[in-house]
Amino acid sequence: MAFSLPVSSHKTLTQSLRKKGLRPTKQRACVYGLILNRGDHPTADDIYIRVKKELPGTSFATVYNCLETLVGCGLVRQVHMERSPARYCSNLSPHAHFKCNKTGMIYDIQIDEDTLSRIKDLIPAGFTTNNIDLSFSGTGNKDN
Amino acid sequence: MAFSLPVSSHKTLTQSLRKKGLRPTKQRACVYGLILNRGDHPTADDIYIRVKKELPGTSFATVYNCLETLVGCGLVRQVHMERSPARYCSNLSPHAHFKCNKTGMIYDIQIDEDTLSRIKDLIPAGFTTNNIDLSFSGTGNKDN
DNA sequence: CTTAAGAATTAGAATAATTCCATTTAAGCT
DNA sequence: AGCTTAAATGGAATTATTCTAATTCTTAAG
Repeated sequence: MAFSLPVSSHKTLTQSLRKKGLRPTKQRACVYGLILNRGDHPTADDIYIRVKKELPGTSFATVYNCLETLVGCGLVRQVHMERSPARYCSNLSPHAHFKCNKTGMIYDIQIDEDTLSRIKDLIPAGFTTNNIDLSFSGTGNKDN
Repeated sequence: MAFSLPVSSHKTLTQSLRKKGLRPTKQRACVYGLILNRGDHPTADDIYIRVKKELPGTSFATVYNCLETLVGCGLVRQVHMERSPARYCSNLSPHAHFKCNKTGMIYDIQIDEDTLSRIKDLIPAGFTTNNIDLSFSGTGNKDN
């Protein structure tokens, strides 16, 4: 029942959920697997379409619930590009996003330790952050 | 007819608009003035309420139109914090935003030249950006 | 100063993404 | 297996924003 989700990832999922007293359900596993497998940045809508193929009875609300849960467990990150629908990504290392305005594609951009700590240094004393959001938009070179 | 908008700012507005073949209207001046005057980060909703006091007949659509125009002219910046309503700010220098999750307040954080160029260096060769968005969320020290 | 032409504003309907709600189903003990 | 509670479901509701068609300005020309 792990769908496209490898056993090791399923274990990670279960443990993370249990830590918060939450239950591993097939919908959660499925949603997680569908984000983990692809390197793209699907929207809730994209995920809904994909989930339906594996678990036809799944509702939209469930997809949103699962995503919220996964984000809450830190297994998945929510990516915001201006006011467009939220996207989800399983890359948990510190990274920024670049959105190409021509193709709509979103690329991950790794942030090296050094730059990351500089960015963190911007935060004034006494402020504590649990969330850094860095994104760019413009055009890539692959799409002329 | 400049409302709370100083003459010099009104001139700036008019010139910026003319450059794009757009007309300076009282609604545009009013919206601009209401963002320029305060150091806060009002939403379209906030601005609508304020505009109504000076120009009671103004519609919501107009507020959105004016904001879009001002952003297009580069006189005002749109700030996105996760999925909450867009906010507007007249600080045009490179800066990040910090949102306090307790109070909902948004603070400007200046980005020094050095850090800014490091951030720009993250962008892979061949990609060109016209937009950098950096935001933090967490808690400030003034609200315990 | 008057007028024509196009731009901007208006009110309200429409849309899109997301959240809420009441009911049903399923997980995880005992 | 049965109980308890969390999670899933379908559909309605909400929220921010955009669209539309009609009206009213702004500006440039006469």
